[in-house]
Amino acid sequence: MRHWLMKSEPEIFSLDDLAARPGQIEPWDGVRNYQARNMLRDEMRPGDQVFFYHSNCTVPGIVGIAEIASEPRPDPTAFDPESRYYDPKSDPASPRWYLVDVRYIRHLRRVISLAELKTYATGALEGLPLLRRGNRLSILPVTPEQWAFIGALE
DNA sequence: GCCAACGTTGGC
DNA sequence: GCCAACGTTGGC
Repeated sequence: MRHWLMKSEPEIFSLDDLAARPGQIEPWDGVRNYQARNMLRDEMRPGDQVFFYHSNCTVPGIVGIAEIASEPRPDPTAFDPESRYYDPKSDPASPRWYLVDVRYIRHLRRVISLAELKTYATGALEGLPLLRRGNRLSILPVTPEQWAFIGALE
């Protein structure tokens, strides 16, 4: 089982939104970055644990736990001209973009902010991709050690 | 709103 | 294949 961090802008789709979905599951569509796509398609498996991260908001940080709830599959929004994620260059016979279902597990008792995580940037969380300069990937790997450390901060 | 970082596009 | 222009992300 692997561990991940997935970003979402709470104004667009928050952890509360996920918790309110039928079955508390949401297809994680719209990933349009090849690095993120590769991790999603090639490495994500059902049962993988996810830190749910709120970005582009007042207090960016980890707000909860989710899990991967499906095998990767082609992202149908890439084929939908009405979708904001439509990609005319994605061929249904050879899909370019993938998604997984994400299932809500729980909120953290408190937000573990980016600012707090940064205080460990040269210590226990050295190398955490979230803390790398200029990182903009919406899906990031977390090692078991990093997962345990961050979990213990709660 | 600003701006750094970085991915993508497209002319050549 | 190079690289300038442009678009997006996301912290601040």
